[in-house]
Amino acid sequence: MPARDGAAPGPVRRATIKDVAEAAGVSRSTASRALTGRGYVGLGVRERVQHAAEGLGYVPDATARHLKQQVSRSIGVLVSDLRNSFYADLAAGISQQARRRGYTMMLADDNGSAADEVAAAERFVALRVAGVVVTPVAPDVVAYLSRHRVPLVEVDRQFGEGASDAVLVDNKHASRRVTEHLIGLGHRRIALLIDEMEWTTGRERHAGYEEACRAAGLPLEESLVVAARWDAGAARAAAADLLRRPDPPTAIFAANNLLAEAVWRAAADLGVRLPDDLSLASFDDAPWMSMVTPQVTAVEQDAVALGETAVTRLLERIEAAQAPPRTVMLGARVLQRGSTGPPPARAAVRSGSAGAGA
Amino acid sequence: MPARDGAAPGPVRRATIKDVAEAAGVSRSTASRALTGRGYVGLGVRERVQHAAEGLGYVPDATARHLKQQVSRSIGVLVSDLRNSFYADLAAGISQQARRRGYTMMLADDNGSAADEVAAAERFVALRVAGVVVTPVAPDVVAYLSRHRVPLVEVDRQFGEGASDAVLVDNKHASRRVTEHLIGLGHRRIALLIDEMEWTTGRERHAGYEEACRAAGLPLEESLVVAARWDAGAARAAAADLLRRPDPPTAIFAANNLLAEAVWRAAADLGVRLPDDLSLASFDDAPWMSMVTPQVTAVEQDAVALGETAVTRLLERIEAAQAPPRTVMLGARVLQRGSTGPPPARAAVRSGSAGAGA
DNA sequence: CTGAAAGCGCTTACAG
DNA sequence: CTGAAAGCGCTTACAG
Repeated sequence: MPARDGAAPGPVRRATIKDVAEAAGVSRSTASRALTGRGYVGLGVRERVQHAAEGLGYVPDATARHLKQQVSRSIGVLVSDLRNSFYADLAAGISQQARRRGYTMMLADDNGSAADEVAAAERFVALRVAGVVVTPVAPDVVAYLSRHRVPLVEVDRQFGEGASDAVLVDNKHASRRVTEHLIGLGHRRIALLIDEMEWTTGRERHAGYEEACRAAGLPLEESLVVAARWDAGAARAAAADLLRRPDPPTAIFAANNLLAEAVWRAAADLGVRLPDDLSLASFDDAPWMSMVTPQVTAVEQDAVALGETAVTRLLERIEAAQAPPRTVMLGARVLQRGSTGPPPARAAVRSGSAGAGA
Repeated sequence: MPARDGAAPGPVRRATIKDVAEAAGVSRSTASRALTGRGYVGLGVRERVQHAAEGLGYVPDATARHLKQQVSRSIGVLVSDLRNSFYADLAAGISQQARRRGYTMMLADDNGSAADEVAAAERFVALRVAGVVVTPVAPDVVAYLSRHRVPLVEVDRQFGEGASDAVLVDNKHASRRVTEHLIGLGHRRIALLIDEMEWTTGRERHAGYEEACRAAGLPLEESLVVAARWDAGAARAAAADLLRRPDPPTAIFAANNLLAEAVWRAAADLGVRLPDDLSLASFDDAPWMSMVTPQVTAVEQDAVALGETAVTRLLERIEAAQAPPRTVMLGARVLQRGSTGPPPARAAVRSGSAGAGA
């Protein structure tokens, strides 16, 4: 119930506990005790104070309280790109869980820049957040926050291995299962289009892919693994290059939703039909993948759960600062959909297909 | 440059300005002046203090500073659903612009609940944010924040008409243009699938639709305007009902991206082909709309720009608390794509098409 | 059961 | 040019 509807315009100055105390005819100490519920206070008094507070539209200053108590009820969150549905879902999960636990979320979007990331972390330290959840783009942010003794949880990928908490997806296993699915369909030339292979995500996804290939006795052809970094245009060009080769792969495993989009568009540009000419599988499901025809086979990560778990872990860490770091690994389901099917009968034949594309 | 890499583990207690002052051999006042740059300080002294601060990994406590200065450098942001790309893009724009202007963003997701929204606003007031940007779901939050004299900008829709600032899209005009586009293609039975018509968004989009119909001399058939609220399942059912009528519309204008998705899926369920059997246009473009075949004709809102503009407006408001409220109206482009085409030759004929659907 | 006093970390007139 | 003092709004032992 948001205070009373003041008929007259409220005071220009915001009401403080001093105002409440005076209105109720008690000391600030007593007013504080009445309002917070800690410490004794006479029966009538409590009500009198609460009434006065309501009448004044008093909202305690959380910053002043935190300054005195030296504990904060906000957490800092640092993601790479809110416009990507993965990070947006992650932020949604974090926000929900934080609210449930009584915390406020400060959110910064670092555009994938390591410098912006550290700058945002500094701001979080200045604001004395209780802890930080981050999808790091470089080790710097982890080092910085650790040095400042800020409770920290890395999500999705990890740079502080063994030194900080993390909530990750079982990348290697999910990646292996997707590759096995493709092999099971009969593919023997499977390309992996990936952003990079230094981060834990890239490393593990690549490892899962290789494991599956090796287990099936497929040769590991270097040219089938393409690292396209983070530029959408470059990724699309890389996908097109792959498809225009004299010996194109019959399947492409795209290591994230952006790369899958790049392959999808490149295939459309070149008139390559899914799944007849090419099978496509994606790590990370995105809304469009179940809207298109055929739908795209994908690893469903449940980014919302990832975010919720990260907050839970962070609050545990805040409670027990000395406990050894822990990495929580979440499973992921492979959603088999229409974009993956058996390879073309005579794969080698499909060569110079439709238009040359842009 | 994030402090030095301390070889020994840092102190358990965070360094304060007192520590810095002692290390530099000056008073706290002088240390403060040296660090903030306000007020005189001797030449050698400034360097000595800065050096000491760096050595201690000193990060000023922003909450303490704000308590003293009574001004805050954070803004509160309240959106309805981060998982919807519209709100995610909006938040991305707000976050970027806030960072550029030196502000931190506190973000809350209210799940479309008016109660959650007010609760989050209370938290923002407690944290003494400099201002709030909100996509309101009910008038309550606007009333609450106004009563507490918190600078406020409403985005996308507006409840505090004439009383608070707003950044809106020109809903009526864009809606009219989309409808005209459909009429131009030859459609005469155009349905409007909308969430509700009490908010400014719904009201204006509906008005634009009616204006275009009226101008073209089309009868305003009540049964062609369907308000489906916010449940995805219900929206899909409503869309299916529309399509299964004995006298189905030849075009549907969906008033947001979720409703467009509902129509898209319902059409697929029923084997209704776009644009041959049905034309579909959407208010608000979403990533999937340019991935599917045919692509979906949509009003492109540029949610990122909406967010950036809202922050700019909010900071202006903070500067000039007394200035009269202003509403900024942003244009929107109609992206004509493949989902809209001429109506079927003999519309009435297409009746009991494929499967009955769920 | 209540109030005076101290103090969280900072900044800012004001003496000197 | 510098430092002692006051104060932002709150909470919390501690006397009484």
